[in-house]
Formats: sequence, structure tokens, C-alpha cells
Amino acid sequence: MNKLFDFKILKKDAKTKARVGELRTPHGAIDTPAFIPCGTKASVKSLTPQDLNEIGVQVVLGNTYHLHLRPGEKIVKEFGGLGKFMGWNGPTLTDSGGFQVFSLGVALEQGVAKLLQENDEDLKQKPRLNKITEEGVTFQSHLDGSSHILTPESSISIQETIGADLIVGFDDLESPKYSYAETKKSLERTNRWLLRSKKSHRKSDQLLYGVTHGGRFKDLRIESAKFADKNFDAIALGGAHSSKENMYEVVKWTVGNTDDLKPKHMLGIGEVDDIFNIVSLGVDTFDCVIPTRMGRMGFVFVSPPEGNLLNRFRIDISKEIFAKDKNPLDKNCQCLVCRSFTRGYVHHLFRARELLAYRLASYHNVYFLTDLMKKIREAIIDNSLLQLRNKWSI
RNA sequence: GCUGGGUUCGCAUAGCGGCAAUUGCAUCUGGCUGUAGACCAGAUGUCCGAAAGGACUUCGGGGGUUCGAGUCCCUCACCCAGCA
Repeated sequence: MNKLFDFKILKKDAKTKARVGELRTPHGAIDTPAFIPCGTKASVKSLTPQDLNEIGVQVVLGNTYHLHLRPGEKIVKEFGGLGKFMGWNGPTLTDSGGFQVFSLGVALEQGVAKLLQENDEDLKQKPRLNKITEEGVTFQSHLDGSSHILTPESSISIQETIGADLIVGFDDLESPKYSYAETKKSLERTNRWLLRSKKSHRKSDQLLYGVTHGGRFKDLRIESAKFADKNFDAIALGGAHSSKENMYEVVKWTVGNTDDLKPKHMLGIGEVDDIFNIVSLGVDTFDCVIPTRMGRMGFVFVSPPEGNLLNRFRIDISKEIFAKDKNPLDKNCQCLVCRSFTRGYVHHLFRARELLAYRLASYHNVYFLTDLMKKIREAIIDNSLLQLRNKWSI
């Protein structure tokens, strides 16, 4: 890791592999474990940077594929890079477009998400919008149908132009339904692409994460972890899983085969139980669309005892039962929304499709996860992580 | 009073002899983990069934024509428009 970046572990939990750390970047330091909200198109949907500051967000994620299509990385650069463009002073992270290799490809084709759910009926299968070759991936733009090629080299070049502090190597995300042979083939392609990503990465003010893959298979996951550890200063855990249990095992295999001192990022995971489990296994940062997407769909997070594993710590505020509810969204939450508005009001906003509905729910949900991370950091320092985790394990 | 138009499942609509009946909204139920997502899928006359499916009752009221009527005819009620 060059001198513009530094990752320090400040405190290790006594009973788990959780740690409190500090990841220093050119745009400021990040206290870890941290939650990173997704601002795919240079906007954390419905929230301003001022909101994010109020909430305590430390770092924001943007997306290479989306920003390349619109407005184009050159425009972002003209405004001074992703942070300046969106009016955000803190650190930023861009995903490589690797997820869109999956979400606009095999995910459509097979009607799957990256985490297979038990008793899950498959989604509707649709034609894929991209085509994968050894060179890279040709996308048919979901905006206008035009054709765009993303390769490891172009993904890195675009990310360098966008100018986030933390960037990710270009990867091929496997389907959770792939056989062992298919998964192995995909992992090998990812590894070749990661080496090409590394080779083309020139800028020293960006920290490049290597991504681990290997689906649900132990030996592939270990191979992937060792490969990423050998070639990169920072590790992003990616890929598909057959279940939550499998995902936690995968994290264990991966963390166990990478350098403890390197920062570890969990790509695209953010349910409460996942965060507790994966922090406890030694992962430092998480990004996820859940708080903003769920927020827009009318789900707001609630803490124990109302929130629990069964309801996945959320209620559907648009349901009739909340129409006359004068409580805040979450009784234990100190966010601006919970201090100012009732459930009944937010319920009304969703029924009326008022724009404020999406904003209030997103604000609360991002606050909820950001605050949970803060509590987790404090608990690790106090040696009380297990007690905190037990409170959230009902 | 005359002439014309209309009355369909909460609201709004389609339907022009084979219909438990179109579509939109609304409502309900599911789903969403590196954002093709302010979205998507299903349900919404009643009853039986896990389902396939079956039974019953429906298109303002009444009557008629027809194997068969939301659809055609007569009549009544109400609404709208134009003319008195």
C-alpha cells in the first residue's frame, strides 16, 4: 500500500475476529467497520451530501458502468472527479462494473439473484443484455440499446478518470447455480481479468481492491483468496452464494487465507444478521443497496425487540396497520426522521406517492445501518460485541 | 314535454349474440443483498378445492325474442346534452 493510503487496526475483539480500524484515503479516514451506501449514479438516491454528513456516512459508492453510460467519465472528471461532481467531500469507492456482468447477464438469463434463497421460486427469465468474451464484456446499454465494451483495462481507465479513492478490479461474477466446473472457469477468468486490471492501474492516489470469487465451493474460494492476497493490498469479497450459511463459510475461508492486516470489503451485503456475522469474521467495510432500495419500496428498519431475524428487521410502512400509528419509524432511533415524523405520516406519504416518502425512508434506513456500525465499533472497543450481537439475534 | 346519449365487479373504462366479462386506478399478498428497481410478480363476485378444476350468482328494475342476452326488442327508473 502506498503512502497515500494506510490501514491501521486499532482494536481487536477478544472473542471474534472483528476489529476496529482506520482506513486512511486522500479524502479522509474511514472508521471501520463501516457501512457504505450506494450512490450508483453519483447520487445516494433521494439524499443530499449534507444528509449523508448528518447521518454520519463516511464513504459513498459509485458505479463504473452507470457513470460511463451517463454522464460519461470525462464529464465527471471535468467537474473534479466523483466527489466534487456530486458535492461530497469524503472518500468514494467505485465498483468496476463487474456486478453488471452478472446482473445484466446470467442473472437475467437464469432468473437468479447472487444469493440463492431457500424456497425461492425463480424470477422470470429474460434475455441477457451482455456478452462475455475473454477480452471483456459487451453491454447493450439499458438506456438506449447502444453497444459498450467493458474490459479490465477500460474499467480501470474509467475508474481512474472518475477518480474515486477506492476502486475495484474488473471481475466475472458467477451464477450461484453454476456447477463446480462452470464456477472454476469463471474464477479463472476473473483472476486473469484481475491481473490485467492490476497491470493497467497507474494512479497512486487510488487503492485497488482485488475481488474474490469461487461461488459456494471451498477449494475455489481458498484458491481465490490466496490469489487476491498475493496480488492486491486490499481484498473485496464478491461472488455468489448458495445460502446465508454458505456465505458465512465463504467469508471464513476467504479471511482465513488472506493477510489480516489488509482491509477487507464485503461487496453488496447489508442485512443486519449478515453484518454481525461477517464483521465477526474480520471484514471491515460493507456496501449495499438495501437501505435505499428497501426505503423506496416502503420498508423501514426497526430495531429489537420489534425488529428480529424473522422480519429481517424491517416493517412495510405502507401497510394499513400503520395508518393511525403515532410512533416514530423506530422507537430506538435518534435520526431526524424518527425525531420529527410519525409512522402514520410516512404511511400516508407512501400511499399518496409523495416524493418525501422515499426520502424519509431512505434517510432513516441509511442512518439505521450507519448507526448500527457505530455501535458495533464501540462494542468492539468495549469488548461487548457478543452482547450487542445477542441483542440483535432474536 | 320532445329528441339524442348513457347506467358494467370500490372508482373509471372495454364489450356490438357464446362471458365470470377488458384495461387503468385503488386495495391486498409476496419478493428485493457490489441499483435496468419511486420497482416487479400474483390476487381482488360468492362457495368448494393444495391445484387442476367445479358449483352458484352477476352488467340500473321488470318483461320479451333466442339453443344462448351485458350485447337485440318493449317498458319503467335515474343521469347528461340539445330543443321547447
